[in-house]
Amino acid sequence: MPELPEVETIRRQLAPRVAGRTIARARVFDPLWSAPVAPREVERKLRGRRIEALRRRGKYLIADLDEDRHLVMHLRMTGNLLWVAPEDDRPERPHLRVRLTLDDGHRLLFTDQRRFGTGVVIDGTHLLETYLSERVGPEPLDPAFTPDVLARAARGRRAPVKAFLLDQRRVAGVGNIYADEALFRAGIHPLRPAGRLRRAEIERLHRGIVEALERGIERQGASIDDYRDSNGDRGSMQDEFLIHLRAGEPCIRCGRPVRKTLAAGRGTYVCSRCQPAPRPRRRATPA
DNA sequence: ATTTTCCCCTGCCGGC
DNA sequence: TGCCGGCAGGGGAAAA
Repeated sequence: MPELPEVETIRRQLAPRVAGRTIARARVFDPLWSAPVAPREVERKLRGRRIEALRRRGKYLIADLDEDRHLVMHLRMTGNLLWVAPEDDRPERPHLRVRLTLDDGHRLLFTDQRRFGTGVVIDGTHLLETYLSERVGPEPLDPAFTPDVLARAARGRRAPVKAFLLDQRRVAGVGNIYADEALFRAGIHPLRPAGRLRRAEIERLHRGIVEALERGIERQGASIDDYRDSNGDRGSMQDEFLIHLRAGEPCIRCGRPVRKTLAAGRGTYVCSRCQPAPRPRRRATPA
């Protein structure tokens, strides 16, 4: 699933290619992608606009257009954003949802098997910032993301730390894969209440988040199933998972078998020795 | 206000 | 072999 490292990989590949290009044609084939806005309206708003920059915020990809217009895209589960050369005359990709044809003949193809991916056109910097600030919190790879920031975000939270990490308003860009990896790196059990982590644990978690994400970017993302970069190539992070998807295998740190459990409603991989389970604290203890 | 549950959607997988 | 229920999961809405 595209999380921060996957989206960042795509952004880095595409940013220099699209900067300064104009959208010559726009086609939205799937109304679900732009819902509730009609595809024709989105096409009209994109056609003729010049792409000034391609940015990322959490898992969102943002194309800044001229006239203070912004195209905000989310790949969700199975979305891909492919870069196709003008001379590439292979048949259209399966599950094609959107096609942007640039003035140099290149095409940007948004494909999405599961159809969860979205795109929204937002006019004006202020509305864009509102849209984003309602959805995403601090950028974990920004220098401003310090252990103190993480500690403040976690303060008072009773939710399991895994649910906390998956909440995009707490920390931006962390999904199921990198949450597992970060928690294992930090030696913290996913069901520990976020607000009850000690300072030392917050610092380990901070480091775990940053290092897991950075490694993911270095490896061009994780391609378990559908994820491909903008060239259609797989990442290699899936070959370096420390804990994710390793159920039954020995923990790389202690040798105990990795267990798969459920946390925050998501499949979660954990080493019961390296990530000690929280002591269940009761509110009312029946005799 | 925060946390939990349900739902969107499609392909895959195990069971019968 | 083939059908089918169950599952996966990001995020948003609704419910608790």
